[in-house]
Amino acid sequence: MNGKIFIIEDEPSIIQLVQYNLEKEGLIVSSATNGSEGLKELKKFKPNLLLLDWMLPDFSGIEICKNIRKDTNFKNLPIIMLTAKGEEEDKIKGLDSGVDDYLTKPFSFNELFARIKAVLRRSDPKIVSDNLEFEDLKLDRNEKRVFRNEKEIKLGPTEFRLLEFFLTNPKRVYSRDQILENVWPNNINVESRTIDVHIRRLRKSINLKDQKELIRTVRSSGYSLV
Amino acid sequence: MNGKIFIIEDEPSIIQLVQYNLEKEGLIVSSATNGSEGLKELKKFKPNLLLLDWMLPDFSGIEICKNIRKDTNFKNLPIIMLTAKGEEEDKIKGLDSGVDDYLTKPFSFNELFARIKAVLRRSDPKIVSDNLEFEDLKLDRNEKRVFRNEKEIKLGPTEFRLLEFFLTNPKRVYSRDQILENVWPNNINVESRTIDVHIRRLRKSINLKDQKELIRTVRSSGYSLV
DNA sequence: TTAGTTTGTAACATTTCTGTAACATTAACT
DNA sequence: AGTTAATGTTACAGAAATGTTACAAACTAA
Repeated sequence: MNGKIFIIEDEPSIIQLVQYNLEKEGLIVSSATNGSEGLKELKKFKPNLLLLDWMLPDFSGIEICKNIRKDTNFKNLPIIMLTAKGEEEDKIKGLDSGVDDYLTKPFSFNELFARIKAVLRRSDPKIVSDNLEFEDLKLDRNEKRVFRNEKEIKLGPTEFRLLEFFLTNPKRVYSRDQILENVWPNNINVESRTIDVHIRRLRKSINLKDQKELIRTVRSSGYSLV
Repeated sequence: MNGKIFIIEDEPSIIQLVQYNLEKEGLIVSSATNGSEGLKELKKFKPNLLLLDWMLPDFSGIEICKNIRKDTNFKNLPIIMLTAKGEEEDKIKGLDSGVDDYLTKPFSFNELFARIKAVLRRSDPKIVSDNLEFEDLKLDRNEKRVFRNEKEIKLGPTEFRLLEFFLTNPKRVYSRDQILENVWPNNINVESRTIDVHIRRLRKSINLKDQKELIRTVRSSGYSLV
């Protein structure tokens, strides 16, 4: 996931938490602890999304919102509002203040991140890549497509899931049992050798001529990517 | 090993013991002595794994479990249940309460730690750093690879397990019997001299030209690293 | 329905690994 | 030095794991 997030929030501990986790997800993050500074920085930073505290020392969230929406460059900037519990929740909810979503504190990062993804998916789907990549392999979960070196590769459903599984942890070696558990629907029983055949099919498909072998066999252990 | 563990348990002595030892292993630990406080703290702390006592002053383990599984952010939080012996063991075992593993008191720390690692290995392999190192030797358990001086070395399955075993306690001398017990699958019978041959093979592989011999023969006792 | 995919398995081919025996060398002790 | 026990080394046959292919049954889309 890529993109830029700006945070206006007066509690440094929240900024820290959120920033740390968002950056771990690959996002670029900048922040301000009050409204006026925030507005200035924001326009320089040009984020793809804004996290905005409802109660700031100088302005209220609504005022900031209005200000932002006036600027044609930011008319469509997605905003997620952060509110403390009891802070006139219903009122905020009811208001059509031009906010895309809101979240009451305390919240977990995962909760927040899910909202961010949801909002971005609507406004700017390219940023939320549900895609897995590894070397010159690309797998698009939304469209169920796979590319090697920009060239599309056609896979059967099982080969797709198999590759998807390997891509969640490239390089890691998985035993046949682990592969079975994770790639096949639950409670289904297939021979363990069946996996070998699917590996073979997957190999055949993704190893276009003269390209590096991508699936490693680890004798007596299983398979892994590269 | 890194990661965060949360403990909900009403006996402070157990918390103390477990916390002390887990922190020695590099984990971050937090705890609570009752269910309601525990649930609150847990959601702030966001652990990678929960140790949960079966009998708490306010709620039962199952109730806590259910509560946790309802929260989408913690739906997949691995849980290890702690039960006193006789506490309806069978019932607990039989229950599909969404617990990943359970352990009856009294337990040794090593027992607990082994379970924790096993559970985490499934849910979040990156946390359980599985790499062994000694001098210029590196062994990556996840990827099943061995390096000497950054250069990859190819080993057969038995040589890999053999080296893995030596690396868990470098410098220590192991008798052939001990090696047999730990490196070969149970209930298998091989000549003790077979080990010598595998040692030879391992030596041949890891001693690239002009490098220091890494496996020491201790006449009439066994072998060790360096 | 039909034609075309996909899937699991069995059968056979190939590769790699393993245990053992046989012989060579080394270390320890007299 | 000579003797003995322990370990090093090598080669090889059988075992085990994996690769490959073909095919029938199950499934899909038109």
